[in-house]
Amino acid sequence: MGPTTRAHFVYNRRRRRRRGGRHAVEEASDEEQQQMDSSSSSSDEEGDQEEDAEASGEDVDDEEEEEAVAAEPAPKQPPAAAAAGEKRGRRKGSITISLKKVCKACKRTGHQAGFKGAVYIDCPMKPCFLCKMPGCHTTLTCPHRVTMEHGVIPAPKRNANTSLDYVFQSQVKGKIPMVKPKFLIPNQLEHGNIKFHQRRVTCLEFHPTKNSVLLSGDKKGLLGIWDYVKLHEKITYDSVHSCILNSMKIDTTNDGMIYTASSDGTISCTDLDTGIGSPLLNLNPNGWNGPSSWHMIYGMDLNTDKGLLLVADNFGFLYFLDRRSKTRIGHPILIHKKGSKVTSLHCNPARPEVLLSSGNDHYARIWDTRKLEANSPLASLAHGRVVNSGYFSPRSGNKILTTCQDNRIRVWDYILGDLQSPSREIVHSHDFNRHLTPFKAEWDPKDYTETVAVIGRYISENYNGVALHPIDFIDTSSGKLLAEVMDPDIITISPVNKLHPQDDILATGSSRSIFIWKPKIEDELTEERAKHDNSSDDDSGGDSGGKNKKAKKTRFTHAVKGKGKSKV
DNA sequence: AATATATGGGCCC
DNA sequence: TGGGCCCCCTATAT
Repeated sequence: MGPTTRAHFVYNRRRRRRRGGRHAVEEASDEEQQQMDSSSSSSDEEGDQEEDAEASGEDVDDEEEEEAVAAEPAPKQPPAAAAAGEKRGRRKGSITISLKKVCKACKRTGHQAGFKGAVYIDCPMKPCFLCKMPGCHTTLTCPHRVTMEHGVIPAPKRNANTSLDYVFQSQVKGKIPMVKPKFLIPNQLEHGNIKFHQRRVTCLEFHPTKNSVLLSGDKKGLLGIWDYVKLHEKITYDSVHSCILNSMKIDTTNDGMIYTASSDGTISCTDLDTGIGSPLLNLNPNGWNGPSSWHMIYGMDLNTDKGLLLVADNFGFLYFLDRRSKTRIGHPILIHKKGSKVTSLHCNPARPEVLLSSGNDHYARIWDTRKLEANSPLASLAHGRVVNSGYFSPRSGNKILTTCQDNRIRVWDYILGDLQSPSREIVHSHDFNRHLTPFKAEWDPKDYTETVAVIGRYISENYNGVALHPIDFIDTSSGKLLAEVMDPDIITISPVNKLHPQDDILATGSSRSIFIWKPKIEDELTEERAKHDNSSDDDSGGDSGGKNKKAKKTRFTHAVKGKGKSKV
């Protein structure tokens, strides 16, 4: 066993381009070689040269030696792969070859990206997967991870403190305890693996008046209604939408009706008891005419003052709907770059006429909906990449929290202050991945200090030999991680999370499953509460690494216990 | 147990 | 401004 390993794989087009024709030719049959030769282009050869130039002498020797040995047995071509290759036209040259293992991220030899046990080893040729900064570190050694032994720390506050900031901070910070006590964080799985969705969960909402009812939507457009106290009460409606259910809102004047927005281009108003719905808006009245004209609706919010439903599409336009007359009001207004998706809308809870929109054009924008025109935002908040979501703080509406695909959560502390740059950028792993519902950091609606936010984490952590993707509770005033919530029963990434408006309950959507979390069981809780009461200012200081470690271990022990109970 | 594949956004030409 | 291609810690059906 040397450093070289034999890897069998179907030879695909990308690899051909990357690695050039040389390796393939050695093992290809005559017929295949002809195909290969005719399809290889000058760029292929360039790729080959580049690789040769970069490989160390030793590597090249190894590789050639290995291939010479590997070439002896006749290469077998799986018939299925060959057939698939034929179908794909340009990919017809599907053959199986053997060569040295290659990094799946950069296709170079000498290292390998991927899981080693429960720890993921990054490709050293790529920028850090966490902070995205170029430089000679990977996720494992990223300063945004190592310092506090998790993936979250505050970026330096960029704007200088203005006097306004100072006054504001002293007013807020002086009077109220800053963070949610740990014993109130829902970190124990109450119900797991509720799988009535057939595709990944895309949105969750607690019913505002029926306390234990959770509403859920999925990628196929299925609407789920589940009472997690009366466990058996699960209802699904599959006729409301035909594809991704992106957003839900319960009517404040009639809590039996739900508004839903979908990538099928419609807004539906559905009776929760019967599942009977009526379309409030259909942006694709002429059906499918190709992707360039297909409307999808992602952002939606309700202006409760005016009875207005605000809706935005994937072409950058905002629409107003009158809730009662079910008609459109005025003309659509361009609020983000033409042709780009508006990802979320949020009306300010204190001033409902103030709207926050987030978009694929790398901006979040604040608007006054009373005098709305294109190019007239009150403010444009620049981001590094696509903005997944933007929310005003739940009570005062004075803060803004955005989630951006550049792996940063941004916080603006005061919307009437300087909005040029965020008050804080918090590095946090929540990468975009086409197969996942986009991550959205959301405020805890019960936290009257407007500090705590929840968001799922993309990168995994090694918990006792198991790679798990936690759900993070973040102190947005410092970037500090308040809690990381995980359970060995949840092995998939949890991008969708919703905190209950009144109770200390967290709902999680992870792949097709829904989970309900509660704080620790009663006896532990009282113990912790007593501890908390005795040591008052525990939260102001920074946790040491050792402390964090200990906490992590404790949590995992609980999780293991949970597993034992629920499984087998 | 390997593997095909769905599919959004960035980026490059 | 549009098409083609690439992609990185996925999840699941086969």
